[in-house]
Amino acid sequence: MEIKPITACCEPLTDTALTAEAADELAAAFKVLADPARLRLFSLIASAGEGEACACDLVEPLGKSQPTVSHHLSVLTDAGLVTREKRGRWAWYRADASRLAVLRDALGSVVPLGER
Amino acid sequence: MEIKPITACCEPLTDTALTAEAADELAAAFKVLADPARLRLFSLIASAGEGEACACDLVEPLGKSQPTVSHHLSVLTDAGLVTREKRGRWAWYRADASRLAVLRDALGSVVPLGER
DNA sequence: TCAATACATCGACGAACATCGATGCCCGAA
DNA sequence: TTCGGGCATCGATGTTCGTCGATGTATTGA
Repeated sequence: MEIKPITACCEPLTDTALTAEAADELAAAFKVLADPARLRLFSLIASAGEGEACACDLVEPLGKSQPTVSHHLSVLTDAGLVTREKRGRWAWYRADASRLAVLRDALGSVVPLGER
Repeated sequence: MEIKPITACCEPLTDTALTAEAADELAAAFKVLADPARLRLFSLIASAGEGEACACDLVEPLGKSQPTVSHHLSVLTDAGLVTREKRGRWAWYRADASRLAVLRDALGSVVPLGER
């Protein structure tokens, strides 16, 4: 699938027109989040106690097969949204909220209350 | 394509685990942004002078065919990210930044500087 | 009434992707 | 060393979706 790590690539959407290259990069980042299974996986990992979650505890709550869960975890890892650490037989995942901040910034600065 | 308007659907990703339904809705919202052509269109409209842009001025800078541009504008409109107003022969589009704010909120609250 | 322009819709094609069974690899226990 | 469990990878399949030529629908000007 060839996935690049999410990195700051552009000004906020509402400020200036995106270049073709910046749009490609930003779209690829949003594509990682554009799947219900990946969103649930990320939220499960991010909200887990101890700050980390075992892959073995993610298959059942997702209701998908083990290969499918593993695939989505790889996508999240390649994007840098989570990090993988193998300990013994198990794989432990941690969320990296700073990657989300990059996307937050791309969505624009704070919107005045009057416009919301 | 059946696209629903973007609406607030869930707590920030990093706070609690998403339900299957909330994940479906949020993923659908991100899917709208997960395309380079739509990102460029939105940024072109949002950063246009007068706060609005004519569809006739969006085809050439995008480098895509007129049907393709029209298709993407429809997706953005269905999602509520832009609004369409037909005046004479022309269609004028305005960006609605408040829909972006919904997604910003879903990406979590402010991240402490130490974690960025 | 006719021609031209702006834009949406239709139909079709190809590429990207989510999904899962089967399989391979690695580690720990016996 | 062997066995079993956890997890990644492979290969195949069905679906979704971006793209564009052709066509339809308004609206304007002559």
